[in-house]
Amino acid sequence: MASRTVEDYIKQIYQEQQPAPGQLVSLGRLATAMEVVPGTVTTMVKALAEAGLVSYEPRQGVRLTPAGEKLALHVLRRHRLIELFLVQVLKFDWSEVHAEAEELEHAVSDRLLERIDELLGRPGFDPHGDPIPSAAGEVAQPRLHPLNAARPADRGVIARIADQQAEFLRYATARGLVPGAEVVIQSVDVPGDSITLLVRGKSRTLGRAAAAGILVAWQPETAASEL
Amino acid sequence: MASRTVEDYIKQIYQEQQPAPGQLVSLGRLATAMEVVPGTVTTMVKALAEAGLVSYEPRQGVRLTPAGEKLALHVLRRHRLIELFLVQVLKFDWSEVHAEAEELEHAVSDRLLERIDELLGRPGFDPHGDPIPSAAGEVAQPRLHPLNAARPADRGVIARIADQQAEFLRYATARGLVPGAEVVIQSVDVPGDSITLLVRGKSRTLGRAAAAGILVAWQPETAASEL
DNA sequence: TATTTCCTTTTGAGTGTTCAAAGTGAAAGA
DNA sequence: TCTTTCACTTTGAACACTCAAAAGGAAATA
Repeated sequence: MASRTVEDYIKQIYQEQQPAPGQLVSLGRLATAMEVVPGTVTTMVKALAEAGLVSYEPRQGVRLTPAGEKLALHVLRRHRLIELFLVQVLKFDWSEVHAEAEELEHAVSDRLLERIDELLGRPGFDPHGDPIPSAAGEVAQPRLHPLNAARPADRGVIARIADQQAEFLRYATARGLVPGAEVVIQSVDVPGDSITLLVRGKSRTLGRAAAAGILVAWQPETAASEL
Repeated sequence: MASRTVEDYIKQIYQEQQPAPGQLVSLGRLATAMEVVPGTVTTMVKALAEAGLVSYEPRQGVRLTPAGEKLALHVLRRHRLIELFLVQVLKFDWSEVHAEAEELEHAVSDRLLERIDELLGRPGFDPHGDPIPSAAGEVAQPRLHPLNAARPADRGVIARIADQQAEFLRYATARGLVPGAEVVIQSVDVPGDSITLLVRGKSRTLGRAAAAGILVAWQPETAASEL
């Protein structure tokens, strides 16, 4: 049985690896993310490698093995189902549930999780728009793109808020920047480092850094701008 | 912040102390209940005393301090509200919820607990009939008595099942021995070590050990048999 | 009183997780 | 090429919790 700490490391590695699956994650990054000193990560990563959950290349970084990825998806499934449960059943605000789920994800049994999944109607996405892995470990992975990479006239639907700090979530909510909202890019001001878009009939301007925290599924006609 | 282990010890001491509050609990008892070796308890109890949660008299036993009792009631409040939540909202069977709550009681925040309490309508008792301490630490303590101390013709209502092992709970449920059920003692067979009673119109015989696991609130006319 | 028994405590050690601080390697700059 | 720098690793130690086994104390028995 993986300890709570092991689950947290594995989940974090998964998330650091997300932009480019299979990529090596540096131990320094991991130390920052886990809020521990670098030496602690070196020690821990060796133990994870010993347990077959990651492959570790000294001075290069870590990467999840298939077993590690399976565990990561299990933890994420628990985390995201709990978040959705808290929002839908207990009427929490979606900006508050992250920290709560962080604790509960290590305490719910498979049986309880199954009840929750059933009660919620086997949902595919959590309140932030993140996909909920299936019990078998499959994830729906829609092609999403950060808002800061948009071009004028692009049009799409907000799918996820990647930056899940409570303050940012409140900021986004207050402006209608929530999963499901339609957006149309009005202008991109490169020197001004900002982007202006239309949401719910209102024009909003936000900086590139903030825009990077919002992921959008563009409508087909703009899909060519990908690559 | 009390660790999970500390919370478990404190809760256990509270429960061992229950029959006679203020009483000393021997370390051996505690070791058995916590399923650890006696030496571990000695070490742990010293640390609890250091933290001001118990008073410890070497070779005599432990007793909760007011601070310890406050913590115990907090933990019990979490445990019992969670049990009721699992039964009422997630449709668990009451015989299944104990182990589940054992984990969750260490993971729910005060805010989440408050939501649950509100959603359930600020209940006073959990599915086993145990009183749920208030947030301020007050417990409704009805005068209850084990069924094995009953006399023929005693009549009352089952208030609690003290033995919460899943197997016993299923046994009790199957025979209608659930909180709220009216019982009338038909006979007490001392040499035969058994007791016969009427529940839901059916006559049932059970051994003294099993009867000790069922707590009853007797009707006034029999209250004199107390002391 | 002397002995036995039972419970409790002590001692030494191990596991998992963490830190501080010293040491090492590899890439970047001089 | 030599040096500096930065990231990473190692080492030694601590903390919380646990066990096994030896030692000690108090009460019951002889």
